[in-house]
Amino acid sequence: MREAVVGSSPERCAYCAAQRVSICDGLVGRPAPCLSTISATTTVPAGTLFVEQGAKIEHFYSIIAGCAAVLRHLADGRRQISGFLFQGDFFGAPFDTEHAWSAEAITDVTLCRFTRHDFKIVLDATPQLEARLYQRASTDLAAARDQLVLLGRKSAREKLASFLMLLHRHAERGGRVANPVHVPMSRLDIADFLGLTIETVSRTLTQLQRDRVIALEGRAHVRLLDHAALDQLVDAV
Amino acid sequence: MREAVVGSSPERCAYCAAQRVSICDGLVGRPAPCLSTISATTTVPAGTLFVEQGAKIEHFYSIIAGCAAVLRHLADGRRQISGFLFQGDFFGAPFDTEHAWSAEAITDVTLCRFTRHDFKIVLDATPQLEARLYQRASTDLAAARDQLVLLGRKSAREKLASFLMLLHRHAERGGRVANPVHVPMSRLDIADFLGLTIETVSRTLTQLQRDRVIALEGRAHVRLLDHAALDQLVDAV
DNA sequence: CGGGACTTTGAGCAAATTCAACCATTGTGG
DNA sequence: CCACAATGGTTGAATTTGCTCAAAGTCCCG
Repeated sequence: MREAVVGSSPERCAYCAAQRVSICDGLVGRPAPCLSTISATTTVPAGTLFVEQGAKIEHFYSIIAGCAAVLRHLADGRRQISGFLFQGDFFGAPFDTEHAWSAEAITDVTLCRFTRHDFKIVLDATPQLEARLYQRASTDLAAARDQLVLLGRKSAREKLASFLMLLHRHAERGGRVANPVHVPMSRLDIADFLGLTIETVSRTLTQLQRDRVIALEGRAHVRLLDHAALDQLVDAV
Repeated sequence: MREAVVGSSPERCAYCAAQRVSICDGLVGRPAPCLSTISATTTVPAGTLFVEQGAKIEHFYSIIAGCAAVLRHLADGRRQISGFLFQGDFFGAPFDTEHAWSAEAITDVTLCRFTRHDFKIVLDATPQLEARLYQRASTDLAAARDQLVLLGRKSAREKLASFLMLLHRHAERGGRVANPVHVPMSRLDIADFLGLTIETVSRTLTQLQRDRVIALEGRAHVRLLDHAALDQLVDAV
């Protein structure tokens, strides 16, 4: 695992691109102990498994830029991705001693890294931080449960539509270009997120294109054409 | 929806069978505002849908006795159960305004009910309560994500084994009889939890019995015979 | 421009679903 | 107390969806 720790300096936070959407929003520049004094910025190249399931928890992470997958490997090679991490997302379970999930960089990822020890100290001294983490856990829980419906009850076509709309809404909320929706992850990652195989992902996307619901524009971009059809496939309630 | 509100009185908490395993553990009998002064005990008969998805959140619940399912209905009748509630479990999303999930009593269920308004007041005055809720959200999140692996990547046989072991471990932790494991929910509920149909659930249980892995003892009890085989089917990491 | 990884497409197959019938248990009314 | 309806569970046959295996195509990136 190659990592480039850029360094740890409080001033850095002031210029952090992810600050406004991270757990640290509004908590930078407070009297010590403070998140900004214990963080280190790190960049990992695409493909890096920067946290391995089962490993003792040494660090918690906040994503500054890029995209990562939260995933689990079964003994026989099957994989399940529970979600993707984007700018501002937090990775790590403050109450656990071991990582239950791996994290793998899909694109190059810039991370803000806190040691378990230091983070706990700041956490104990900063009630707002705990509240922030609770809120995030609630959001993550809602997302995970929505995904249960998708995995348990939706067809391949519905799964793909839901996935594309998820990325679409995420881009919209982040103020990025949302219509030719950017899909940074591979077909394998999509398959392991949706509980399908790469072949089914590929076939289903082709079908949706043939039906004029979407248009594939290269590997990593999908134009959403028929929003009504997509909405109907997403359904979900 | 028939409900019998037994009444609200602080003394009641002292004798609550679920206190030690609930969010209120150690928080009873404090100066007001206190959970014990705002709660009302309610009993709903088996089959009752006591919270409906999409409804404005009026109450939060803590389970005192019985078993309930947390579920979502899709427009065309498909159902997904995200989990089951037992003694001590909390139901409700403090940050939301609408229930994203329904709750249905599987057995008769005794509930401790808090109004949204009162609960918030106690929550603001009781930092330990928020910490407790955060911890629960974390546990629930871990459980939901484990369930993602089950739904996304496991076979029917593995799903049933995992489900039985889940009930088994739960009974063990609760100090109840864990080997002929008690299964209070119907085949339909099991199916909607595991992302299968009732027929597949039934067939798979029969198969496991034929293979001497389990023995069905009436509808609601399953004896676990071959723990090694079960553990291997659960696998999960 | 060529190599390698990723993606798409095709054919056959398997797991789980659907549809249908049957069985078991329970509760009710004659 | 028994007949019988109702509910829930099991079993079977046919079908479907998505998977496996195999081959061909495409897109990067050096």
